[in-house]
Amino acid sequence: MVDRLPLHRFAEFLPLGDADMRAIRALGEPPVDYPRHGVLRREGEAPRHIYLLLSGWVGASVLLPGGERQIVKIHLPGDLLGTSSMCLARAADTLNALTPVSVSRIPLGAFGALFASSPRFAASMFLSVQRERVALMDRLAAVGRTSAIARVAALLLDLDERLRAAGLAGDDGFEMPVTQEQIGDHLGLTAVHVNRVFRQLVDGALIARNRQRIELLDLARLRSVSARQVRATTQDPGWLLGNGAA
Amino acid sequence: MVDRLPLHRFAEFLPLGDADMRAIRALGEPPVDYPRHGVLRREGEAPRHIYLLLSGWVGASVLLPGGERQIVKIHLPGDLLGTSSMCLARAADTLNALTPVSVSRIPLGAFGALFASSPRFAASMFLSVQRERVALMDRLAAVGRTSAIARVAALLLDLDERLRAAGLAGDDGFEMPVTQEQIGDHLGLTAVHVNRVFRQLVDGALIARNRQRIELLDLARLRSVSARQVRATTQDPGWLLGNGAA
DNA sequence: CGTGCATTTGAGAAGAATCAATGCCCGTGG
DNA sequence: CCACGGGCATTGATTCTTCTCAAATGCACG
Repeated sequence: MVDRLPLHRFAEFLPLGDADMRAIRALGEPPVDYPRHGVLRREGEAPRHIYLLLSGWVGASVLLPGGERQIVKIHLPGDLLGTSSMCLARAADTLNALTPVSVSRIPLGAFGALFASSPRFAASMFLSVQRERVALMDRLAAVGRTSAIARVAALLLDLDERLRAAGLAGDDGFEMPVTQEQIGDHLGLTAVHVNRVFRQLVDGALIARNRQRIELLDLARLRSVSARQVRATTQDPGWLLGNGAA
Repeated sequence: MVDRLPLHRFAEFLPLGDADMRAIRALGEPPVDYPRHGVLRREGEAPRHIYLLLSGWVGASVLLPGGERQIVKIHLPGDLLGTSSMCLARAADTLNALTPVSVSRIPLGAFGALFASSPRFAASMFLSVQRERVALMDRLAAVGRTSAIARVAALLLDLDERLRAAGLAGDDGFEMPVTQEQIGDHLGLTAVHVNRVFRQLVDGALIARNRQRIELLDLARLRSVSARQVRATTQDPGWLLGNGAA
């Protein structure tokens, strides 16, 4: 296994011991690379693995019968991909490389073995999935109830925050290696309209744009147009280990 | 504790042994009733419990800064409520009684104790949450990428299916104790437009409506306008217990 | 038999989609 | 070195779905 795996997401809720961390390192297969537009897994396939994203961006998308696409999550390095389909006979989402990516496959059996043997790992994963669910709830609220400009602003803030957490964003903005069509598929808009909204944001001096590089110029105003909630994660999840005030 | 608790959701993925089922029965506090419009828990509060819905319907909603509301889930009897906020310092969603309801509160500590001591229960809950996440993905796709009529059709089909699974729907339709405004908040539409869409569905003989009673007249056509995916859950989640082909 | 919530209907406005061109960047091959 | 082509981005003109505002109706409940 490679060293320097981005494992920050595994311990975001609970610190894990050395044994658990070693087990996590041993979970994944050797890294595999995919080019941009490569497909890690197609929806409809029987899910046999999940994936740890080592580098690059991956979009998880659902296809509708009419051919429309909804990108349900933009994954950044460190994310675990494909976990939602663990409960299904056939995967719900397609995993698309938005950039060249490197991933480590994790067989479901390996994941399950660790889940069954380490309550701490199980609790950690359980909370992570709940966190993903909250993110999805917030996105549903944004798509269902906010304007195009609010959705774009929320996306930019979300990416900025997540890239920072993963140590991938500088102070001078970040690369956003995603086409406007993909942004549209993520936000429930057309590519044309995404373009117009970006123009609005630039004209209003909320952001600056240079090719795919985005700089957030006015965080306060962006936050206010985005209607985005800030969610603080629990500080004391000990109760999930049986320690809590039961 | 009351007998005849609706516990079907606990074992939807994995059969649980007698000991686990007994422990689950012991999880909840004595039932509490709320009137229609009652609030089980408000967003922003520190989450200290989850809730098992014994009877009635509950809406879980997120409030946006502008006052708009998104109902992220319509809960039916047997559902576990408020679990997504387990990972947060302050609850993300408000739990609103859509009808008079009866719920049993479950302290997080009790849940955590069982989660930590029974890998089978933990695995079961983990898969249930993933299933909720998939449902949310599908709804995001519907709200982001389908027309108003498709969303309403999808909602009706979803409710019909879930009520059937809980043994609460007859062949002559079902009661839908929800205002058109609430339906709008669930689907990202206005109440006015929900009304117009219902008219369309009735005029097209897709459904019949009598006060709040809904009858699905033409399932095939409803399915085709709804653009809704059918999701089969995994038949063999044994790998999550460490049994799988690791 | 009011009173209040919910539904229904109409008219007009608005936000976003659609359709259609054009332009730009960049890699490729002559 | 430059012409060519493909994928994206950009912009304009127009259409359409859905929202907004407003008013009337209907139904349940005290």
